[in-house]
Amino acid sequence: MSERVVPPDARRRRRPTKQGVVLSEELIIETALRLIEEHGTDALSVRRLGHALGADPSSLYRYFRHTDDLMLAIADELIGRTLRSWRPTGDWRADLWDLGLRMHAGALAHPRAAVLSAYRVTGRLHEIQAVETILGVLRDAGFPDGEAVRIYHAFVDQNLAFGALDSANSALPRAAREAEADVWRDTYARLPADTHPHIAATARHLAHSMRHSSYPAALDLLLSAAAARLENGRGDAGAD
Amino acid sequence: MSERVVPPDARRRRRPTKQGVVLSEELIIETALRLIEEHGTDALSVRRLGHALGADPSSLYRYFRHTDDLMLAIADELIGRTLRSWRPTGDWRADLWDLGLRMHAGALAHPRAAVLSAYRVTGRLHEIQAVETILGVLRDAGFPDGEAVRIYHAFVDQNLAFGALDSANSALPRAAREAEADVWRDTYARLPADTHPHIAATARHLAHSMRHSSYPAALDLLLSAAAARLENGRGDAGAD
DNA sequence: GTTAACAGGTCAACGGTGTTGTCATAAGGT
DNA sequence: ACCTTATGACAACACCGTTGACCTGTTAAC
Repeated sequence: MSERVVPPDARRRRRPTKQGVVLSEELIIETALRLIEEHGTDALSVRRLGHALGADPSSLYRYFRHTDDLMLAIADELIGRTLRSWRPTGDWRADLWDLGLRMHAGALAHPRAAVLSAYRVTGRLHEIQAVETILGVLRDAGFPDGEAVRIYHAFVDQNLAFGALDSANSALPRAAREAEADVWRDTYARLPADTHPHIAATARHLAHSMRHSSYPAALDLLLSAAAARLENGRGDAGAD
Repeated sequence: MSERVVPPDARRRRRPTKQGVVLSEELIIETALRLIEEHGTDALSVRRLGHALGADPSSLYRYFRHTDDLMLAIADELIGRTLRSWRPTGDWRADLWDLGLRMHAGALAHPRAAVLSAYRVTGRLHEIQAVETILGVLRDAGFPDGEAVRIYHAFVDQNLAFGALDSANSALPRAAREAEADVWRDTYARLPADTHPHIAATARHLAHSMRHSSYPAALDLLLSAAAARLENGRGDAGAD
């Protein structure tokens, strides 16, 4: 057997499938993203993807070694899209707020890719662009190098971590997710005040707040703390 | 068919399996945790768990409706273990700092389980205890209800999210993790200053910072922003 | 043009997964 | 000692990712 996966630029023969589709890395990624968007996370399997493409599932292994590789390719594409949709204004805090929310939304739109890629450093094109861009925003804002890196690190990891968390949650089967909402309304909201005073006192707030992601709140806290440090000129406290 | 799952206290007949094991919810959870820790996340399947228990896989459905239910039970057990090791002092910021680090460490100590359970609401005993405790710390500190809930939510989710993120990373095969460190030293540190000025300027900081978790930094930022709001009396700004 | 090589699509199979309907049996209340 | 029924066992279903072998249309070279 010759090498199964051939790098994109080495591909010469564009042979159509039985159903007349000419495969390509791009087409596969596009179709995968469409599948996820239209029919949910669970709709993405090699077999379904093959079917949606009009090709035998095993054909995909001519383009990607494993499903993992496909996921990383999708993730990189997502980073690129998010970055392209973002227009910095020069106000560092507003720009990072906007970028954070955009990246988070992008992750939520493609949960499986988000979960898989959150804890990996790919070193691919779009990822490098993102690092350079975010570091630029922070350094231009006046953060000294060590502090800029520290805040960059916290910002990115917080974003990835929440992206994966909320994605994993949203990827739950519909029934399971509704059951979770019920837990807050039924179990927690009914705890008696004498045994659980704090929950009882805030039950209404809890039932409401827990329905949404806390990422915006967490991001706001992070940026506001960073702003405070910048104002206090405490930025260069450490050499990290 | 009678109801498949019977609540624990309604169980009367302790019938041993063919291999002589007497099943119970506790034994199943214990065995599942052991399986995850010893052989990795992928080792946990209904079939493997059944085998490890010395029982037919389908027997487990007498104790848990789905694998989901099993995951929730595992998650709750982990929460309980962490909470029991924590002693509050009355200083809300120090207490939450300590609790955050403990929970994060607990997640890292059981990486595979942490990844599985991070995004679930269990509604079980230990989780309820944790909610009540953390809300109590915040309300006693003087945060009004809406703000207490908002900060509770951000605190907990950030903790779970980073726990899962760092766990997933630490659970990578050794070779893969070293390869990631190399990306920062080789790929990023070698980008030319004219195309990637910000990365080039901070390469040394990056290579150092990216080797560690940014959770302590993120937690510190969160708590410091919360403290600022408490001081400014801005706590009741929103009704949530 | 003809031809020969081989990239790339297809097929069938392997071993895994969660889950369920049905059956058998031993435990425990009476 | 009996009868009910809880609960474990079995077999089957429909999926999953992945791979080795096969076949054929495309393409480059002549």
